[in-house]
Amino acid sequence: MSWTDERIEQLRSMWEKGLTASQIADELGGVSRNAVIGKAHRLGLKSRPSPVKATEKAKPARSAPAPKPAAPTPTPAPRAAEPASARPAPAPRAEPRPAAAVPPTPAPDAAPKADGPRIVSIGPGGFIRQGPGDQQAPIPPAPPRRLVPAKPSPEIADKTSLLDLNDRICRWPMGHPGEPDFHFCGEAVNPGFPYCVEHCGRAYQAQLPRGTRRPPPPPPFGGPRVR
DNA sequence: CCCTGATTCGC
DNA sequence: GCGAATCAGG
Repeated sequence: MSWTDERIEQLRSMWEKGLTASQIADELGGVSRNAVIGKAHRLGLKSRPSPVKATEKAKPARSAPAPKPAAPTPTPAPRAAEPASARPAPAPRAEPRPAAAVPPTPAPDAAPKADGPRIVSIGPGGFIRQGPGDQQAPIPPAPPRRLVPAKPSPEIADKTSLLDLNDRICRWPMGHPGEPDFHFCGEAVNPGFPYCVEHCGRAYQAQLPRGTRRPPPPPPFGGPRVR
């Protein structure tokens, strides 16, 4: 299995979300934990909780590992040894740890939206499903911006099943096929696309200015999840 | 031993 | 560049 653009992006996303290398390898499929770590290392995104800290045991269905209390370091020393070549914007990231349910520690200026327990799961293609309101898409693709639904369609209330699909509703899969709660987004589609505006943003990442090749058509259903 | 990530080093 | 082997730690 090779590292395609998609897989690399998935790796990045999951890695930054705090998933363990094992989980990432498992989701991507076809790669070992070491491969993931090695690739992550090579990509330059390395070492969050570098040493293995806070081993919150979760063998059966691994959950997000316990967050590491980031040491407050208001005076970051200039990194001389860091190549920093691959990262255009290495802004000081005070990364909020993606704990499953964060005890109420509301930052004063935190975004008011998306306050509850964050849902983080891996979709069929290995993409990250996030709660509404925490869009972390690196590159907002800026699709045709007219007509934004903005209201959750009642469809999702009782799960949009495969049979409910039609040309007008978003086919973005939610959860894993086969799981009891697997369903589809069901939002009104972005006209001309199979997905709603939000999921178009995920499916069609803004692409390179030049005619850089775009080998495979985008997710959601990526490669086989070999497990 | 289980797990974790980091690093090395032959390919 | 890749990743198994190895190392180091919880």
